[in-house]
This record gives sequence, structure tokens and C-alpha cells, in this order.
Amino acid sequence: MTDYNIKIENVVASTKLAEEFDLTKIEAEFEGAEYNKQKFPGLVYRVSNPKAAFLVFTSGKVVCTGAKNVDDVHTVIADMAKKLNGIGIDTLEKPDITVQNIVASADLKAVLNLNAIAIGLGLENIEYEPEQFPGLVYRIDEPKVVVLIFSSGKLVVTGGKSPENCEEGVEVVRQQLDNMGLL
Amino acid sequence: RLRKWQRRIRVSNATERNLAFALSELDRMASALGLPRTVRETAAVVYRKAVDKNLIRGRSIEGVAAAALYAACRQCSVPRTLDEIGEVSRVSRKEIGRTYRFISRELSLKLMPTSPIDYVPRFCSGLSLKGEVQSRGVEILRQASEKELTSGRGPTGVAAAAIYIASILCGERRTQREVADVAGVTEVTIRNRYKELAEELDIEIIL
DNA sequence: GCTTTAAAAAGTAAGCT
DNA sequence: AGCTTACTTTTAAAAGC
Repeated sequence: MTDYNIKIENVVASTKLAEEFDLTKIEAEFEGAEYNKQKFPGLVYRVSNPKAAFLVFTSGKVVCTGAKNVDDVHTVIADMAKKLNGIGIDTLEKPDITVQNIVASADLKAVLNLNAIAIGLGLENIEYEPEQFPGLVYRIDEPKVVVLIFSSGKLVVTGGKSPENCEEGVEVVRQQLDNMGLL
Repeated sequence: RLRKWQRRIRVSNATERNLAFALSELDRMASALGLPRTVRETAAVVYRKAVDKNLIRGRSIEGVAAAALYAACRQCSVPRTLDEIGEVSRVSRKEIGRTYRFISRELSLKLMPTSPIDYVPRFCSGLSLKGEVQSRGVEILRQASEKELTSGRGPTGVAAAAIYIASILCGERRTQREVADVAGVTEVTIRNRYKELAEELDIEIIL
């Protein structure tokens, strides 16, 4: 009944794997690695199983994005460290991995009147410009997430640091819409 | 002290010069878009409020002027799209949109999203369609709104589709291309919207 | 502010057959 | 007309312009 099909679509995390990296060397050793210093200061490297994309910087810091869940983030980063070790690059022992952002989708399973929701939530609290984008943007303070609300009843929750944040975000929206009789 | 006065005069001159430039910009853009004097005056009021709240800092006069005009058109129910404002401004559509969001929030303009209905008079006159067709189009849009066929859709596209249908029902048919050109959308969009409207509102279209 | 990554939502757009 | 690709919005980190 409380089935909103909440699904995590993307997890972004950052960590420090070494004190410094020779990106030119990594680019030469890793197949498919892209590095154009003038274009972007980080090296781009994509992996699969689990699927994810890395941004590697000369400072030794790394950004991992595209993972479907938090466990995968740890798995892929551990794999990445192993690969680096494999080409003779040492990595830090216990990297501090920080989840920076989680994107999730959900479905309230009801057709929504976005104009009514805009008024209900307060025009000063939302952004809804159908000429520009079909979704209504609702920023929540607690948890601090942003929810995109569509007329189909589908939602996108982003900005959360944990899966719980995303679930809470969906619940906050569901309850507010319900209280206004717009669900 | 004389210095102090000179500085004030200098600042005053700069402020007046900037305001004069902004107002001439508003006039130039409004003329290019064929907007009535009331809209220019509304835009000038919005711009002055932005100046009074120091919202120009870190932004270009042209950008704020374009955003003020965009907001004024909506306040006066004679909306122009961001693309249309962008065509007569040196500032990009993206910058105008971001500046609009900023001043809209800071000045608490609280504008509802643009209604497709507000585009009907302009599009119809652009197609030389009579008041009867306009009324039909507006009626179709009211029904569409009640049946939740406008949420999340581009206002210009829905308005164009309603006018396309109304022109046929009134025996003054305009082609999808003619309506698309006036509304600034593609024929594909008109087709998608009008099929949805015709089906959901049970309107028989015989071509 | 921009650059780069990934991902969903739904609408609109452009190119090709 | 359809299909495919792609851009609109939001989010966060990284280093540098």
C-alpha cells in the first residue's frame, strides 16, 4: 500500500586515495581513461560491474558517480585502488568515503495538478516554469533535499546524503499533498 | 567638504546614467516586441524596485532589464517566452531566466506559471483569426485544464494546439505549420498536443 | 560562473529515413 | 510519421580558470 517504488538511481561519493596522482601515467595504463588538462583538471575513467564513473585528480582525491547504491560505491572504489596498485601506484589504506549526493525516483501513483500544488505549497517555496521544464521544483529543509514533482505523480529526489533522506523527502511531499487534498 | 559633494554628484550621475540606460533598454526591447506602454511602465517599476533593493550588484543592467520586462509581460497577462525576450536582448535566454528567478524571489513577485490562455489573443491575431475562434480556443483550454491536460506541458504548445482545433471547428482552418510558426513551437508539438486534446475532450476533427 | 561525471522525471526539438 | 539522439531541471564533489 505504501508502495511508492522508491529507487536509488545514482550515488555520488568522494574520497582521497593517495597524496598525489600522475594522471598522465594512469591515462597511459588504463584503457579508456580520458585526460585533457585544458578541458578539465580531472581524469575520467569508466568501470563496469558495478557500473560507475570516476573523476581522478592530481591531488589524490577521487569522485565516484553513477553507482546504483552505497555498497557499490565502496566496492568500486576498492576495485579502483586495486587497479592502481596493479600498475605500481600505492594507495591509502583506509580511505574515508563520503556520500555527497543520492538521486532517487519514486511514484505517488496519482495524477497531479501542478498549478494547485504550486499554490498549496506556496509560490515563494517552489519553482514551476512549464515553459522551461515540466517538473515543479520543491526544496525541503528537513531533510535537506530537492524534489522534482511531475504531473504524472512521479518524483525525483536529489541532494540527499543517505537513502533515508530520500525516503523522508518522498514522505514529506506525500503528506503535504495529502493534507492539502491534492493526492 | 567639496570632495564629498563631488563624490555624491559622481555617484548620482552614475546612478542616473545607469537608470536612463536601463529605461532606454526597456523601451528598445518593448518596441521590438510591440508591447504596449503599460507593460513598459510595469517593467520600469520592477526595474526600479530591483535597483532600490540593490539587486543589480553582480548582474548586468541589460540582464536585469530583460528579466524585468519578462516579469512585466507576465504580470500584465501578455506573456512573451524567454526565447522571445532573448531575441531582442544581448543577454542569453539562460541568463535572463536565472535573473528572473532571482528578482522574482527577492521582490516576492509570486507569479503563477504562464497560462496558455494568455497566449491565445496574440497567436490568433497573428493568424488573423476572429474573436469567435479565440473564444473557442479559450473554452478548449479551460476544459483541458479541468482534465489535467496542461500540467507540465509548455503553455505555448497547448495554446497552439487549442487554436489549431478551434480554427477547424470554426471553419477557418489554419495549417499546423502556420500555427506552429506563430506560436514558436514545432509541428510535432502541435500534433502531439492536439491529438491528446481531441481524444480526451472528445472533439471530432474532420480534415 | 564554467568545465566534467551520472541519473531519473516529461516535454520539446532536430535530424534522418 | 516515427525513431533516435539530445537538451531542459536538480544535486554534489573535485582543481583551475
